[in-house]
Amino acid sequence: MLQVPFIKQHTDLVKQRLAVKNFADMALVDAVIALDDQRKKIQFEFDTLQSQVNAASKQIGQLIAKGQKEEAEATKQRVTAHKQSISRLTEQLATVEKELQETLVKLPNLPSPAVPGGKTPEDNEVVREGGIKPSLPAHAVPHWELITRYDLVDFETGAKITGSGFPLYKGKGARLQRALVQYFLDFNTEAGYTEYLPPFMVNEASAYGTGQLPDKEGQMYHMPADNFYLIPTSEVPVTNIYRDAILKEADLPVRMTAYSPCFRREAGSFGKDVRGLNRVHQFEKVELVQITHPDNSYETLEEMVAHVEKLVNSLQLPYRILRLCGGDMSFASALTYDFEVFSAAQQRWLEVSSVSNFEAFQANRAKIRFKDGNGKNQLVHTLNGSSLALPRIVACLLENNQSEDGIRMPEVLHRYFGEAVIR
RNA sequence: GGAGAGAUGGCAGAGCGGUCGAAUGCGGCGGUCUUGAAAACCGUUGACUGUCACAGGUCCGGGGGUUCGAAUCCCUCUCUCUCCGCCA
Repeated sequence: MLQVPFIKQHTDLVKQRLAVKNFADMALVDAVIALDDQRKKIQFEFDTLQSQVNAASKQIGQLIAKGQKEEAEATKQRVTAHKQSISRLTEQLATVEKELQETLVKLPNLPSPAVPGGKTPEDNEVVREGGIKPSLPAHAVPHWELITRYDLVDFETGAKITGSGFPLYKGKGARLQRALVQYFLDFNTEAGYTEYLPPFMVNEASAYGTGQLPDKEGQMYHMPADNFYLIPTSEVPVTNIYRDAILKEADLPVRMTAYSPCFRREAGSFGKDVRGLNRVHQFEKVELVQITHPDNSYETLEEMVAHVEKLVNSLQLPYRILRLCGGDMSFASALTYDFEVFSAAQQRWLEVSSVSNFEAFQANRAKIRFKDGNGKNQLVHTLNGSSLALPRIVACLLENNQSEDGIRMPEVLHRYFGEAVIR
């Protein structure tokens, strides 16, 4: 959520930056300013009246204490007359505040100056590539065939138990999930991140805090009996650890990592995009979240990118890092780097991580602050990134490492997976 | 699931419907003392909104109500604790 004072002071800049995100509805920016002015006006009227009522009420108390009953009664009458105006103003205020809030949450975060212009994924900037694309054996096949050959995932039974897009991992397929999660968590904690295992369902306030609500309601699974949402990423519960909190400056940065299954409804896709493990409704992911001082969030972003890059490298997968263009960025992000690994058998890049700086956008909504040197409360900056999402990593590991005598596993996984080759 | 108790500032913990944004203790910050530190003593210490700055307004788990006036009374929801039941 953008900050109203900033919008008021830098209206042109805000519009100019929003244009980079291809945001069309600039009237909303002006609407925010108008609504806030209106809010202030009503608030002032309300405050003035209320202050009169407060003073009169205090007086009544004193009059009664002195036994001046009649004067007290007279004052009561006077105050009662104000009550109607006050309740009218209260109503107006609530309406305007609600409208302001609803308008404000429709404005996406401003992209940082580093964000390239553009509308589609083709306009994303390749920052760098790494790893070596393998030369596959002649009869190489995509992962969905390897999965069947080695009996790693049973999609049909998953569909029978729940529905399509809910994979049932089996045998070495299941073991590989556990090995990757374990490896990623170890890799992150060794780098100084604190491990969390959060609840997999969140309440409405948490979903709102990280911006899943109100606009992305349809993308989450909802449990109406308790009004809980299945988390689409552990970013949601983990960032909410500090919702409504005021940190000490010395506590920053806060570095957290968490494993969780992720649940996404993602309706409306089809074809090869959703074949096999390319897109599923439930998947495993290890996430990184950092809460930083506003002065160093961009250094932190680079550090997180470097960290994830090291992880991808250790898996010996060919990858590239993209700086997302304005049109492809998420609503809340100020700058995002995507990691894609190359799926050799499908001959396409698959997104496995997205590392973003949200600056104060998320912190403003979730009210995450710290007390600075002058004793003033300031919003923190929040960042997050996947490290990593499992299904597509698995797809690439299987496809890129296939050979006549099985699928070779990268060395870092041997001790977690228990063996070097899937046969 | 049943019965009872409770939710107050960073923490602990008072609080008769008016003088309570809230006693007190701890912690934090500043100072005196000290070569330095500790102890002791003195002072200071919630958030939001608003203003150039004052003033003013709101907040005692959330929401609603009674009243001229609510931390205090009523309703409701959530959470915590104790006991019982069930259970991995």
